[in-house]
Amino acid sequence: MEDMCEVRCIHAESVARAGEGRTDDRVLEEAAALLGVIADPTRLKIVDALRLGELCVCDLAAVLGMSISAISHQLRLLRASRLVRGRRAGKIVFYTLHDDHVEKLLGMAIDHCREQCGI
Amino acid sequence: MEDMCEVRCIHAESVARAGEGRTDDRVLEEAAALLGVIADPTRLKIVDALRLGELCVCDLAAVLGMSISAISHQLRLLRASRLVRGRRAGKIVFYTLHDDHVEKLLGMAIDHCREQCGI
DNA sequence: CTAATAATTGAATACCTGTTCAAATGTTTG
DNA sequence: CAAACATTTGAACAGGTATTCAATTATTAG
Repeated sequence: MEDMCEVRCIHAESVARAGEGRTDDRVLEEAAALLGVIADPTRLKIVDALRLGELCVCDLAAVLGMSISAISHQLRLLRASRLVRGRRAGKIVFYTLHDDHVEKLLGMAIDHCREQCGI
Repeated sequence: MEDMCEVRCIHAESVARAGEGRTDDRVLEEAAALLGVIADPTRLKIVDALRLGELCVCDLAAVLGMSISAISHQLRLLRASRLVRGRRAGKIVFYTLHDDHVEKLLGMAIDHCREQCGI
């Protein structure tokens, strides 16, 4: 924090413009937190698996080849951010994507990868 | 990895469907890495600041109120993921958003926050 | 060339996060 | 009620990450 930009190279009007037009910090921090939730291989695989329909925790563990506990922990985060929702049917909890935002985010990330990273 | 789902509660056809339709793991891992790059308050603020036009490192430090070093470190990650690009003009390097993917991702994240998190 | 400036880089530290393991909730069935 | 099952939860450990500080590179001006 010591080597903050003193009044040297600053382009005053650009900085002023960026300063005025900038999104509220709280919104950006919330958005970053949301993106952080899907920015994880396991959680993204969960989202990807749920694209085709609902699955229970046990199913997801089978599809991803991971422990039920690990999946459940991640589902909790996805649920808290309203990216997935669970409906209980007896002992079993079925998960689905909460809305189409999630799928779109996934799609855009994949698009960018294909175009820029060449995968 | 011990408590993996044995053949108990599994819904065979759903699992099979999810198994076939799933996106390649490498793509998802790459996408997660990309999302991870913008899933950070500082980097998201940088992206947000650059929406309105190019800024040099020093300008960004001023807008965000952070050290030049910290900004430069984050710009390196953004550059590596092709989310921003820099053009050198003498001693100064001006940064811009690489394409409109970034802005769209930011917009979608904010939308989701406004709708679901009520900000 | 030397001095000055803008930016980058490397190492160190402190903080956050994902998985595992063990224990605890619900929920149904006998 | 007791037993079995699907899921959730808490604590702990390992691995990753953002910022700082110091040093270095790149570029211009004198």
